[in-house]
Amino acid sequence: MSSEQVVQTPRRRRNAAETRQLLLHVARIRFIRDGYAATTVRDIADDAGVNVALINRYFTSKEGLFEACLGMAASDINRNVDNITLDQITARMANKIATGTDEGRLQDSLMMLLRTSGEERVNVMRREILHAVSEKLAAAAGRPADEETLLRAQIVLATAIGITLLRTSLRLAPIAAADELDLVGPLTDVVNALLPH
Amino acid sequence: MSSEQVVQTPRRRRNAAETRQLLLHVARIRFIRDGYAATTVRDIADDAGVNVALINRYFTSKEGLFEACLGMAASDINRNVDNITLDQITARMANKIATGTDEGRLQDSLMMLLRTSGEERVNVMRREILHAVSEKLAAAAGRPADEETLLRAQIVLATAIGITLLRTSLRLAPIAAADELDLVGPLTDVVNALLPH
DNA sequence: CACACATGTAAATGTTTGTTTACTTAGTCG
DNA sequence: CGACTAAGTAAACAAACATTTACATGTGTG
Repeated sequence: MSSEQVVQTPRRRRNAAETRQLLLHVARIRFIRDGYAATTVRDIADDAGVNVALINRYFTSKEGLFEACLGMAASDINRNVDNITLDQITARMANKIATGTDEGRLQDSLMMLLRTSGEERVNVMRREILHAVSEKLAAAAGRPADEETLLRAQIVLATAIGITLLRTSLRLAPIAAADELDLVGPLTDVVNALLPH
Repeated sequence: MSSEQVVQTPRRRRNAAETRQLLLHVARIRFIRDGYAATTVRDIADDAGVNVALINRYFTSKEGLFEACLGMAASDINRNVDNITLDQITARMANKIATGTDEGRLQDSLMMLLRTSGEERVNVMRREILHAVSEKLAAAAGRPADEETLLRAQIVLATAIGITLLRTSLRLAPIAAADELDLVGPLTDVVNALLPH
């Protein structure tokens, strides 16, 4: 507290935590866009502007970095479906699918969940995350959490994933260009049809 | 009885067309399951039990083999949505998603469409195929092919893709274990909600 | 200030990759 | 039969890969 510090990104030239976060950030983008196998550690290091060896220093391996990115996606998704109500599902889906607020975009986290490194541990993680999400969607329906309700909740989830995929990865027109207003109508129809009050 | 009968593979010892088809078959499985980058040409050659060089002989390159697989998927999908009627969509979706008749499984062709080699030409192909499919679904709705109808048809397509993804790639319970009968109800609700008569 | 350690880098490691080359073998036909 | 060609193989190729090693340097602390 003796000397004044810049509060926002003091841009210290050497900062482990900051570099770690930077690697996470750029790796996430690559993994989402290109997948695990098609992304090289040199791609990531170059994007971050740091040396390749730092990936192994901070994340042990490429695989470790990938799992860290998956963890980020998991918390992001959980934050968005936690304590959600049935009425909020449609609006939040349309909003989060359509609008990207730069950081922590829910659609990106959904796409991250579709990526795999091939490691079975990663596949188990992905299944657990998605299962938790579908249970929360089923709970929002306010009905007994039987298999039928869970199945219908997972079809809602499948729709969200499918739309996000057609939009971000395939860029299929016209759904890729649809905005929040265009989506909220059809999505309301789907959710009401699958999880009626 | 010392007569040994090797009825197993009546495959002629040397047959270019047959070997080409075999490579296509095993490559398709690998590309769908592991993706383009994670699949090596040696994996494919070993699965087929032939030499690696034959891939380049028959398909010019790994990329060429991938595009051939994509072409297979395209015809398979087109065959299944051609001249489809609104009433058939739900039944066919439930049937094709749930039951796998070994060869030419529509769900596998859908998953193939989600794979990319990174080549832009491939991405253009994928977009064209999916756009044709959504136009045929919109036509089945029997309504003027306006943007709104096309958008809703693409959401139907997105649902099919999402369900297939959760089932085959992620193996998420319980949707992964749902049979035709379990799916036809919810799917009817979705299609009726999106493309009403 | 000077030392020590955390932070970062350059270069080399041994595999694995897709592709090409040179060669062998099976099938066909005069 | 005997050779000619199509079909298939083994080995070699350079490039790209993830990871490790040895070294350099910035930064906080005594």
